Formats: sequence, C-alpha cells, structure tokens
Amino acid sequence: MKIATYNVNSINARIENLCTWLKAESPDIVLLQEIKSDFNSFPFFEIQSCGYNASILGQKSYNGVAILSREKIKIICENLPSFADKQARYLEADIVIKNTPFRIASVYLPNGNPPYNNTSDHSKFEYKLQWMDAFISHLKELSSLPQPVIIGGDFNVIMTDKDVYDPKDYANNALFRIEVRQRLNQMSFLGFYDAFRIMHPDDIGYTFWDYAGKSLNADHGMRIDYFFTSAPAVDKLAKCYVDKAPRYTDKPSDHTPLIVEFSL
DNA sequence: ATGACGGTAGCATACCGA
Repeated sequence: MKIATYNVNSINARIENLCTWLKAESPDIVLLQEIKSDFNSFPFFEIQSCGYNASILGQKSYNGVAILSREKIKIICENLPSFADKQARYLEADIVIKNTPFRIASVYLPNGNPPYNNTSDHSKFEYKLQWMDAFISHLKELSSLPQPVIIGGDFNVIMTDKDVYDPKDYANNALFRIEVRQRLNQMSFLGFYDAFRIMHPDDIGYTFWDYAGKSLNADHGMRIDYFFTSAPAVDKLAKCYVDKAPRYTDKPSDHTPLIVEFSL
C-alpha cells in the first residue's frame, strides 16, 4: 500500500506532469496541496482517466487540497472543525484498502511569513499559530481512533537544523521559528510520528527547492512536507522516501512527492 | 536588503509563495 503527498503548485499547471507520474508510480492514494483550483476548474476527467477518484476542498487562485484514491473516498470533514477558515487547507476522509480502514488527511499549513512589501505585518504568522492550535486540538480527537491514521501534506515547518540547507539564515523565518516547531513537535506527544524520520534518522529529506537561481543544483532545499502516522500505522510502515524525479522534469512544482509504503 | 522564479487573475501589475 503506497500513499504519496505532493504540493503541486496548481493542479491545472501540473496536470500533464501529474498524470505521467501517477501512471509511473501508481500510488493507491495521493494527497495534494496548493491545487489553486475550485470545483468547477478541477481536472476531474484527466484524474479519472489515470484511474483515480478525486475529492477536493477547492479554492480559486490560492491554497486548495485534494485526496485521490483508487478506492472509494468517504469524506469526514472539510476544513478543521471549530475553526472558521476562509482558506481551503484541510481535507479528511476514510478509505478502505485490502479490508483495512484508514483515516487519511491532506494538510496545507499556512506559510506565515509577512508580505514582501510589508515586513512589519505579522497577521499571517498569527493566523499560522491559530491554525496550528486548531489542528492540534483536532489531533487530540483523532488520537483516540482505533484505525491507522495517516496525516500528510505541506506543513510549512522546518523541524530541525538538519531539515534546511542554511539553518542560520532561516532563524527568524516563519517556517523555522520556535513557536511553530514547538507546535509541530506536539504531534509526537499526541501519538503521530514523523514517518520519514523513523525510517531515516540521519538522512537529508528535502522536499522543496525554490525555483529561483541555483537552489536545486546546489541542493539548497528544505524538508517541509511530512507524513505523520499513528501507532497502528507505524506498525505497518515499510518505506518512506522522497521521489525527487518530478522536480527535474519540465514545468515542475517547486515541491516533490514524499511517499510512504505500508505492508498490509 | 533584494530578487532570483513561477502561478493566478485578467490585461498591467499585484498578490502569493518558502
């Protein structure tokens, strides 16, 4: 059983790349972020042609998350419960694979940095902290579920020095500030474990490289996409790895897929 | 300190991103 998470940076700009990749890798489930599309402009036909059902929480121009699955998707919630959000960042579903029920969530956390033209505006960072607090409250409810829970997505948080090419340069960045790292660390206290770090305690696992300049060639990346899995899923964990190939194709996303495999 | 680059809306340029 193979699940991927992929920030595509616009589903319509990426649809050819995505379909090529889906046919090559054939994951059972794909969590997408930044689809930048509402329901009416989502490429359902193309995704179906690749063999996938699609459920989306769309938004025009910005944000937007989706779940693709070969098996039936039963949506549990759109957006975080008890958090009125104008932005489409969270989609949760039940999917049964080989008689094993999974609770799945596709997550796109806010970036939190101020606009370039107004660096004293901290409202985006405050929104990020509020979003994370609502997310953690919801995790407390998910932690009591008996079935394996798999939460994947673009968390926009660099957890440790090892997860960014230049930690000093990012000390005051909204992706690396202590406030967001402390909050993401709470996931393990609640029983959701970083699948890549479990399988690769010491490896670099970058999932993002900026489009600009030499970022990709110089490997100036960061690890900001994650799978967090509950204990029943950790027991079945077989592999977790970054698939860097899509980042080298024509018209790539600035992120590349993270993949987790379970033995059922 | 800024912009490198790319996407969207919509038609010039502003906003967003990590």
